[in-house]
This record gives sequence, C-alpha cells and structure tokens, in this order.
Amino acid sequence: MLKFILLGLLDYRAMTGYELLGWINVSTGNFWHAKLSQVYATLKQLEGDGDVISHVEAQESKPDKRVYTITEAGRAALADWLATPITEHEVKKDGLLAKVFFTSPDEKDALLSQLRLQLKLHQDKLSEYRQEAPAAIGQMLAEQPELAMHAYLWEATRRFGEMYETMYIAWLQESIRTLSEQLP
Amino acid sequence: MLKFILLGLLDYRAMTGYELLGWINVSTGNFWHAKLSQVYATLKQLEGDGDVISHVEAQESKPDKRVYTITEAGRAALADWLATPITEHEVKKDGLLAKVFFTSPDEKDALLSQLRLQLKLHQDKLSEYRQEAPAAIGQMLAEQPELAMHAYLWEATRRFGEMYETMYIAWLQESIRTLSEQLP
DNA sequence: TCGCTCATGTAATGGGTTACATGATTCA
DNA sequence: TGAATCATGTAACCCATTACATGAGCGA
Repeated sequence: MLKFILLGLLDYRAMTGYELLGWINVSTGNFWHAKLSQVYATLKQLEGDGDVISHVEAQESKPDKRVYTITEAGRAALADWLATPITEHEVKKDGLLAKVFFTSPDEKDALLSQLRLQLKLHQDKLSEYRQEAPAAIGQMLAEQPELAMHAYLWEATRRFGEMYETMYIAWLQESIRTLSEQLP
Repeated sequence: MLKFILLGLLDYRAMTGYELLGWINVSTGNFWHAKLSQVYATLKQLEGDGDVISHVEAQESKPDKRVYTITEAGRAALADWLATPITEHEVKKDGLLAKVFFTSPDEKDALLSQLRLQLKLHQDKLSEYRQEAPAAIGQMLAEQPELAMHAYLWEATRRFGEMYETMYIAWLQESIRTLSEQLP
C-alpha cells in the first residue's frame, strides 16, 4: 500500500511527489519502494479521496512544483491503518530461491556462479545499511529535529535490513559450500 | 513469474491446475505462492503460448480433470529463464516494517502488542519449516524417486525459510526489548 | 555538449486478488 | 448435517511497471 507510505511521509511535512520519492529511496526503500509514475498516480488518487490537498508553487530557476498536504481525513486513514494489526504470516516472493529450486542439478556451475553474483549484491547492500542508512536517519533528524522519537522506529527498520542481509549472506555462503559438494 | 513456477513443476510431471496448487503450497510456498484462480488463468496463457498442452481425463466418482503437459517450447522457456542471472538486488516489501516505521512514538503499547503477535506467527512458521517442510520433501521424493538430486536444491530453499524465520524472530525480540526501553 | 537534478504527468500493459458460479463425494 | 476435498473456470478490480512526453538549469 504505497498510499499509506505517502500519507506517513506527508504526516511529517508537506512535500511534492518528487520529494516523496527521494525520502522513499533513502528511508523506506528497505521495506517499500515505488516508481515516480506510481507516486504521482497515487497522489492523484489520494487527492480524489480527500486524504491530501495540493497547491502549485512557482519557483525561480526551477520548474513549478505541486506541494501535497495531508488532511484530517488523511491522518485518520493513516491512524486506522496503523491500528489494524497484521494477523496473517506475510508471504515473501524471491526469484532467486525459485531459480535454486528449479535449476537442473547438472547445471551446477551456472547455479554456483549465480549464487556468487548474489553474494556480491547482498554484501554491497549490507554495507549500505551500515553506512548510508544511519547517515540518512541523521539527515532526516537534522531537517526535522522534532521527529527525534521517531528515530528509534526508523533505526529498528534499518536494523532489520542489516540483519536480513547478514542472514542472506550466511545462507548464500552455506549453500555455495554444501551444493558444491552435493551436486555431481 | 508464476509462469515459470508452473513450468518448473510440470517439468517434474504432468499435472492439473488443482494439483499444481497443492505442490506450490507444500514446496514453493516458501518463496512463491498463488491463488487457484491465477493458476488456471496462467495455465490458459501458457497453453496459448504453446508452452504446455492439455487434455481432459474422466474420473470415477470425481470431477473430470484437465491435465497439463509441458512442451519442448515450454522446456526451452524454462531453461532460458533459469539461465538468466538476476543482476539487481531484489527489493522486498514488508507491511509490518512499514507500520513500525510510521507508528506514532506515543502508540508504544499498540506497537509492542503487534510485535508480540508477529512473534507468535513467525515462531509457528519456523516450526513448520522444521517439521512439515522436511516431510514434504520426503513425500515428493517418495512419489518421484528419480528427482533425488533435486532434493538438495529443495533443501537449500527450505533452509532459507528456516534461517529467515530465525532472523525475523531475533529481530522481533530485539525490537520489543529496545523499543520498550526507548519509547516514552 | 553531455548527463544529472529538478519537476510533472499519461497510457498501455502485466501481474495478482477478490468475488462470483457450480457441483459431486467423503468423512466426522 | 455440515465441512473438507476434488475440480473447473470467469469477471471485475487493484496495484505496479514500462514506455512515452516535456523541459529548464547546472556542472564537468
């Protein structure tokens, strides 16, 4: 539900669609992401539902921008979503696991090289969670010092990313080792 | 791509849509899932593309069934997909993390009880990976002993589920502990 | 001069969920 | 008697991606 991600961010402060995507990329990118086109489409839908309102601001030496502000109805919708607990186990989808599952056992070398490529991708992501992500939290706090208490929650989600990538790397290393022994 | 999951399963043996969903639930459910309606729709699409063919079989005291068989073109499409490496970091989506991120810091109690509910869900899932999942692999091997080499690959994906749930539980426990101290 | 940042959107298509519609057999 | 299993599908809708379309300013 990108809808709620946008409402959550607009609850911090009014922003344009372009700015929203910037925040998504540095903060919620860990657990939710979107394309700019979807951000604009969703904002339009939110405005139609009365959850946000917008106005156009002219700028010097930059294009005009449309700034979105959350409404009371929008705050209520957000609070409602936050208060609704998730009671089912959320199912993940992972294309790599699908390939591992269905690879033909005689394609051992191709599989192992795909796993080694993944290892590099996940190691890079891990160092991002350890370096860029804490910096992004600091940046957000610098812009909005009143959100200090929120930083603990942001940190918890960053920490998830760190633990997830650590686990993924451990699984890749274990799998590379055991499959290289087990497959013919 | 449910398409490739279905081709992968049909490469083991010919099956009906209903049977395919049964296998998805006990084997690939870990990394890919689908609704029955989507399975039927995707099979129809695959048949239109020439990747599978089907025929109807009459049964005693059961409804007629339509059995799908993979074609040479389907095998080629599957091999092609398997050979194409994933070169980008796959982005996950997680509704719980979204809620943690955007929860108001003064909703501490509501948040903690949502995290405790999740803890139970993930603990149940972990024991499923430790009990039902190995049994399902044994079951698949009993039905198709010629797939013995595939079992190493299936086990690798089962192991991912086990490690993922273990990590998720550790994160939940850590977050419950630290947030209950940090939030007011 | 080339690519990046800022800035906005629409249209077509694809992938997936929910709801609808049907019906026999078997087991508790 | 009621629920579960077996068995098939369609239609409407929602969410998301890709492609298209435009354009100024700035720094290398």
